[in-house]
Amino acid sequence: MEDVARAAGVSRMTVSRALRSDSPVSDQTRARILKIVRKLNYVPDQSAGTLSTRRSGFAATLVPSLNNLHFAESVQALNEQLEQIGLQMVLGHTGYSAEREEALIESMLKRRPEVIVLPFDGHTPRTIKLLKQANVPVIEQWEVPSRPVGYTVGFSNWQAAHKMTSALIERGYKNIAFVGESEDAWTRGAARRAGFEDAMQSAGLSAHRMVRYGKPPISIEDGFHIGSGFSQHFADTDCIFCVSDAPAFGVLSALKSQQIRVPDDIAVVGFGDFEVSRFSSPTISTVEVDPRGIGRRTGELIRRLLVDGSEPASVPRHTEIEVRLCFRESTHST
Amino acid sequence: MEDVARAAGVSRMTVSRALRSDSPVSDQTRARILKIVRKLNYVPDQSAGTLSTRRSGFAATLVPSLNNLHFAESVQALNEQLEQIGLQMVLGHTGYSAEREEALIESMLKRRPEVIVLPFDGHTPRTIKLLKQANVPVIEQWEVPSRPVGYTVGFSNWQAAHKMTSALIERGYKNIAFVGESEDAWTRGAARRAGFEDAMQSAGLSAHRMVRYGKPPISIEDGFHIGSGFSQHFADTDCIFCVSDAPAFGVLSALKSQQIRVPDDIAVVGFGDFEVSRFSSPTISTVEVDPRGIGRRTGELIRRLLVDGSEPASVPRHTEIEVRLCFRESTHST
DNA sequence: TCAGATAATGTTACCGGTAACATTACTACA
DNA sequence: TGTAGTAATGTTACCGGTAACATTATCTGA
Repeated sequence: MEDVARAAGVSRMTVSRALRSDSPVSDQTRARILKIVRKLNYVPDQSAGTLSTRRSGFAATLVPSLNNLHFAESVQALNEQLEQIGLQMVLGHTGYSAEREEALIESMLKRRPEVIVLPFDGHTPRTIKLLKQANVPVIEQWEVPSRPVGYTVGFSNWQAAHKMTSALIERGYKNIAFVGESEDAWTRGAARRAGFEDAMQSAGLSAHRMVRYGKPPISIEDGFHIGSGFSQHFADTDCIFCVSDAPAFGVLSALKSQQIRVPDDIAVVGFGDFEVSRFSSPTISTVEVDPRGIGRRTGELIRRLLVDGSEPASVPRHTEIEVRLCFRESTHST
Repeated sequence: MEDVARAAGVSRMTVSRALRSDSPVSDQTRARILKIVRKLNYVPDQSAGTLSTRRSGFAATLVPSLNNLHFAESVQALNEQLEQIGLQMVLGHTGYSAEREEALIESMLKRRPEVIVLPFDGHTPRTIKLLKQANVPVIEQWEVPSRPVGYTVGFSNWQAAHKMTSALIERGYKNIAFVGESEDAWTRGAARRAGFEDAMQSAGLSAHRMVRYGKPPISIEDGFHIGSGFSQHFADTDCIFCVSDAPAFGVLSALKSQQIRVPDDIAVVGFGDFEVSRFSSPTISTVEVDPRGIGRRTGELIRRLLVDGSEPASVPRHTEIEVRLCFRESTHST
C-alpha cells in the first residue's frame, strides 16, 4: 500500500479510502489510485483490515455432512446470499458429531466470525457456552431446538413426522414400520422417530415395528440392506416410513428385487423429497422440505442483522420453513 | 492476551508461546497459563497472528456447484484432510461461470490463502494472471487442463468419454447419441462431448446424434425432458450416452414411461457413477469416478507442499485419478 | 569456583491496514 | 474581504498477535 501511495503521491490513508467505496475521496484521485493499484497488482490484506476494524467478513458455517444433497444445497443457497452481503463462508463438517462440532467452533472463533450458522443436532454444554460468549448472532438450522441459543431457521422434525404418520393412518395403514438410524441420539432423525411413535400411540397403534440400522447419515445402501431382510422382521407390515428418502429408495429397490409390489403389497414413504424420489418407479411419497429455502432465509436473516442493522429485538427469533406432505405412487391414494 | 499475561505474572510473549506447542516454555508455566486462558475464556485472534506470521491458515476452495453430490463429496473429503493439517476452508461457488470464478478469486486473495484449489472449467485470462501472482500453490481439479497453472488432480474427461464410446462401439452399438448441455464452452461436459465425437469418427461412425439441452449442470429433469422427446429426434438410435448420470437417470425414466425397453430397445449410459445409477432399474452403465479420491489426494498434495515442506520440484505436477468403465443392466452385456 | 552452554523468559519493533482527529483547500455568502 | 462550512487529504496511534534479539536463571564440567 505504501508503494501505491508513493506512486500516486498521496498518503496511505488516501489509498485506503480510495479502495473503500464509502469514504470521501475526489473522483479524480480515486481514479488515479485505482489505476496504479491495478498496474502494481496490489491486493489489500484483509487480515490487517480485520484487525483494525474488528470486522472479519466471515460467516462460520457448519454442516453435518455434504454427502447429503440437502445440506449441500442449503449451503450453496446460503453462500449465494453471503456473497451479496460481502461475507465469506468458512465451512466445517461436524460429521454428525457434537464433539467435532465443539472443536470446529473453537477453531473458528479465532477468526472472529460475524455470524455463526450451524445445524441443530444437539450441542455439547461447552459448545453452548462458546456460542454464547462469541457475542455474535448464532443461527441454528433445520431443527427447532427446545432451547435455542440464538436464532432458528427450520421446522419441527417431530411435528413433520407426526403429521405424515397421522396422514398414513388416516389412509388406512395400521402396521406401519419405521426405518431409522442406529445411533441417532439428539439428531433430527431421532426427532422424526419420536414423532412417528407419538402419532402411532395417540392413534392407539403399536410403534414396535422399528428398524434401526446404519450410522447417520443412513444411505441408499443401508436401505437396500434393510429392505432385503424386511419380510423376516415384520411380515405383517403394510407401510414402511423411512427416516429419509435415501433409505426409502434403497428399501424400494430391495422390495422390487424380491417381487414385492409397492404399493399393493406394502407402501414406502420417505422424508426430505430428494430428487430421486420424483423419478424412481414407483415415485416415492415423502415429506417435502426446502433446503435452498433454509439457506436463503438464513442469508436474509443475516442481512437484516448485520447489514440493515435492524434492532435485534425486532428480528424474529424463529423462521419457520414450511414442510408439505407429498403423496406419490408408493402409497395408496386413499 | 494482556489480561492473561498479567494474571499469570508473565509477559505477553510467554502467553503467546504457551499457546503454541512448538515453543520453549516450562511445563509448569504453560500449565498455569493454560489454566488462566480457560478461566478467562480467552480466544486468540487469528487475524493478528496472520498479520505477524504471514500465515493465514486458509485454503481457498472453489467448486462449480454443490448441487452435484460429486463436488460436495470431494469438498468434504478435502475438508477432512485440511482439518488435519490445520487449515480452514473458505468456500466459493463459481456456478460454472468463469466470471464469477474470477471475482471469487479476487476477493479470496485478500485473505492470503496458503493454497488455492479450484475446478478446471476454463479460466479467464485475468484469473490465470491472478493465480500466478498469488504466489501460492494452485491446484486444479477434475479435468486436466492443456496448460495447467500449477498442480492438477483429476483425469482427462476427453479420454474417459473416448474410452467409453469405444467400448460401446465394441459392444456393437453404432447409432450412438450423445446428450449434453447447451452452453458447455470450456467445461468438462464439452471435453466429454469431444471425446465422444472423436471416438465415433475414428471408428468411422457419425456423431450427428447430438442433443444439447439445459445449462450446466444438467439435471434429472432435463434428462426426463430429453428422453420424452427422444424418439422424434433420432428414431434409429441404439444407445444414448449422457454427459452425466443425472440426465441418464432422467432419460431412463422417460423411456420407461413410454414403454421403451432398456436395454432391449435402446441402451442408456451415464457418466460419474452417482449413487442412483446403482439402484435404478435397470442399473445404469457409467464411467466411475472417485470424487472423495480427488478431495483426498488434493489434501495429501497440500500436506506435502505446505507441511512436509517437500521441494516443490519433487512433488508431481499431476495426480492422475483413475476412472473405470462400469457396465450394468442398461447396456447389453456384449 | 567459574566460564560457557543451554533453557526460560522479557523487550522492542513490526506486520498492514484503519479510526480518530488534525489540517488544508476550496466554496458560499454576508 | 472575511468567515463559516464543507470536502479532501494528512498524521498519529493502535488493532493483537509474533519475530528477532536481549536478558536472566540454571546447569555442566574442568
